[in-house]
Amino acid sequence: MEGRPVSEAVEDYLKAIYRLEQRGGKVTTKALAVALDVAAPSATAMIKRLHAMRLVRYTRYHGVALTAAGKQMALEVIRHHRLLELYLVEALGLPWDQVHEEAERLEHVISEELEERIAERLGHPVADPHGDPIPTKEGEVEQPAYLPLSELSPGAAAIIKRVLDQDPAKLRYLGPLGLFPEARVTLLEKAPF
Amino acid sequence: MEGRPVSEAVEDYLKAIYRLEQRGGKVTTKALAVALDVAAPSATAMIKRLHAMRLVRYTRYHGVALTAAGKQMALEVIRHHRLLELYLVEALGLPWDQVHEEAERLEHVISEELEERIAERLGHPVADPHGDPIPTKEGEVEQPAYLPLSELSPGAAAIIKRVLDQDPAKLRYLGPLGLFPEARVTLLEKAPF
DNA sequence: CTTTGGATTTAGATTAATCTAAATATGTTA
DNA sequence: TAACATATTTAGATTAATCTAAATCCAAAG
Repeated sequence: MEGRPVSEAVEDYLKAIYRLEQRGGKVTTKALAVALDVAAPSATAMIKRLHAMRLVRYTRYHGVALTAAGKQMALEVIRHHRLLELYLVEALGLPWDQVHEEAERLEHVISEELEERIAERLGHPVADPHGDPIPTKEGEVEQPAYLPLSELSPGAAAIIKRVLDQDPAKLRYLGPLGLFPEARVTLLEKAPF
Repeated sequence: MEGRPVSEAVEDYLKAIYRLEQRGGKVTTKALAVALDVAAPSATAMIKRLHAMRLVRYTRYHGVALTAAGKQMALEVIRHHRLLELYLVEALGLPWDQVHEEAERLEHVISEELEERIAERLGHPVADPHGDPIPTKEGEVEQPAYLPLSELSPGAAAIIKRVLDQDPAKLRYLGPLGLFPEARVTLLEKAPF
């Protein structure tokens, strides 16, 4: 049951597969390659390595799916990522559009001990600064189904729960407009962006 | 004058060379190999890469020395390391015998922005939890010459300024004895360990 | 001045992760 | 059902970092 150490590249692939699985059907080689910004043959090669490590199920030409072990690892890294994002905002005052990038590197190197201290300091939070749920140490994530803002009818009031985009430029645009988690909004009219 | 990004291995070698330079004469391939726990030919290979990058001066069979650029990079990483050690102790309450290991990984991945926030939170400190001086952003380090405890005469009083060892087991032994930086001690008698 | 033991380098191989170019499979469309 | 466009895989190369075994250098001792 012990997960021996795994490279950062492997962790990044597992994370990407997890995300693609969340967003619907099968995870293709192409989708993975695009998500990670690598050439398709690189993705194929890594998929084979992941398969050899029993972290994904794989049938040639038909995409991949995380095994229980693979999912466990993906969630561990995502937990690191989201705890770090929140910590960097709360404890160190980094701007919310920068924490994703920073957490992207830190997530691979923090010890379980440090992870625990950070979670403690934050009071064992359930969501990061973008509203994304933080998996528990045991690998449980609540996946609440929120309504996209585009589904809201004009005049309706709502509380923003989640901002899916991670692009710093977009976040710097949304923040000052008051569009961040827990903010109360009322839809006046629809605009394209 | 811009230092394009460099691998973690390169940073580790630069750090080790810096340390060996501090402790006296020439830095040999063997000393480097021992310090980094790699085989001698690995050190030779890396030395050549560092030389090609103009980070060290090198003449075959006669050791290496950091160039100004190499020293700059070494100090940057050491600054990260020592700020992180202090931050982990002060802000997150990690035990002082564990912070070295943790900082060893984090030092390579924090941004300049995060480094700055950490330094700010700590009030721009000049020494880490072991009493080692923290280089400034500009690469200046004060290198005060302290007296080793072994030079102290029995009956003399002193303030501990620095604990050179990083081994967790030894630190766990010294801490409870009151042997840490800024502690006031009086030498009663000499014992071997 | 020669020998010799330890340090250093060269030679050659390995592994992870990537790439481009070429071959092959899949599935949709005519 | 045959052809085609696109996805996928194979083939082969590259780079960084490492290793072991073998060759070579150097400096110290006789």
